[in-house]
Amino acid sequence: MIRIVIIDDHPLVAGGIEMMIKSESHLSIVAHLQNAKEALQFLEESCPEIILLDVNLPDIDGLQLCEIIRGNYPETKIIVLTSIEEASIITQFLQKGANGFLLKNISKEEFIQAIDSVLDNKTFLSKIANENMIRHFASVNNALKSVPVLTRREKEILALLNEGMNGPQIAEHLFLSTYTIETHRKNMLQKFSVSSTQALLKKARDLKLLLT
Amino acid sequence: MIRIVIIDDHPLVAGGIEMMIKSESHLSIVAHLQNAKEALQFLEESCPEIILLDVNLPDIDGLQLCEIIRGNYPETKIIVLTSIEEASIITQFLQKGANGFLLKNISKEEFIQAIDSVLDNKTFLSKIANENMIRHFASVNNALKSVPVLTRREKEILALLNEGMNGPQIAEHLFLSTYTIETHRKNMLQKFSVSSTQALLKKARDLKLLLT
DNA sequence: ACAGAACTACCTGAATTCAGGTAGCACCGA
DNA sequence: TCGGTGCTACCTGAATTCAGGTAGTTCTGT
Repeated sequence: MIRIVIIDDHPLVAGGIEMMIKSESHLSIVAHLQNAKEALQFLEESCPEIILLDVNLPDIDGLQLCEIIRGNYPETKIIVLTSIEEASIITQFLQKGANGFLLKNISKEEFIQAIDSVLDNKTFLSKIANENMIRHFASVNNALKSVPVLTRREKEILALLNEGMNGPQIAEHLFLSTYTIETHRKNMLQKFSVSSTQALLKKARDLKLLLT
Repeated sequence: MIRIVIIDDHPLVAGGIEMMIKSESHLSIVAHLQNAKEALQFLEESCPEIILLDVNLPDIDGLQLCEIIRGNYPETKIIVLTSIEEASIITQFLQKGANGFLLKNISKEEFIQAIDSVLDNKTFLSKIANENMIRHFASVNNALKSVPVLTRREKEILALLNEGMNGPQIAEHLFLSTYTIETHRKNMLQKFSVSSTQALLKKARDLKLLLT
């Protein structure tokens, strides 16, 4: 019996998965957790074979949770559930130890196949046959080649810029010199190889370094 | 018998809804359409009592489809399905004639209740009891009071700004004077009551006037 | 304990954006 | 046909951002 845990805050999705596997007697959903906290608590008690993990959780983001789970439970297979809009973060999840990547608009057959594959120690990726996905990859993958590593302060300032604040406002907000903000901003412009804050923010969004 | 049509490109969601209503003998899902084109074709043939409409469709956006359906089928009840992240566009959908608004993380009870309500000519909104939703509303609703009306040119320039282009680049791209771009930008800054392009873009995103 | 990274702050000149105008031309509906 | 709206273009001065530096202090990991 393959035990499956769903980590997703949308009961509809969980319902859909139940539908898909109800005719598969060797598969069983043992738990449905709505957020990362519940999920980690549950995993301390019981260790399933497969975890279906949503990218967007209400508390911490799926990427972090993926990393934590991979660290604590190296044997468990993690299949990431996502919408096509977020397909570009595949590589980041794979780096964090995800075993599979399923779009939420999959068929039952593909779903069962995904589970078989990861249990067989293969990495499963949703069919990227459809042109949307390919286009998405083509446009984002180049930019993805090297995701710049940002420091804590840089991330903080990036987020504030994204909130619509300008240099002086951020300086006041963080009790720092405007010069300092400028320095951080400049460093980020370099790291991202762009030449304007707007382009910086766009690229950061494309790379999923920003939520909004 | 209440006929329900689902317009959503995620079979998982459809599966979840099927789960929810399988014990309700008076409800029946007569079709599951994956995009707007299919949906409109189907509706020409058969007219259901209730349409469950996803906000994000692969072809045209849910808001437009909502308007079209409302125009062609004034009697059909439209319930919009959404994630919490997009909850801020409720008012826009209501303006386009939606009858209900359901978050995808609803319970079965709430779901049934929503259907009963809209059939009873009431507008149903998902419980906004949870604090996330309230916070979301508090922050966005003020800004939402008046969604600025943008002209075609303004939208075009807004989109290019969002792509990370700056004034001179846009001017070159559109074969216009930089002065002209500045004028349009300025007008938008006024319409949105902001004082920087970054704030403008943030606000536009908050108001769902931009996709990215 | 020491090196390297991160954080802070400063400077200058050039480019862009912001704020506040004015103004001509085309189009469309009343 | 006349008024309103949208699109275009221009001007000026102030503010902010960009590019390319230097440099001292604090954290952090080995």
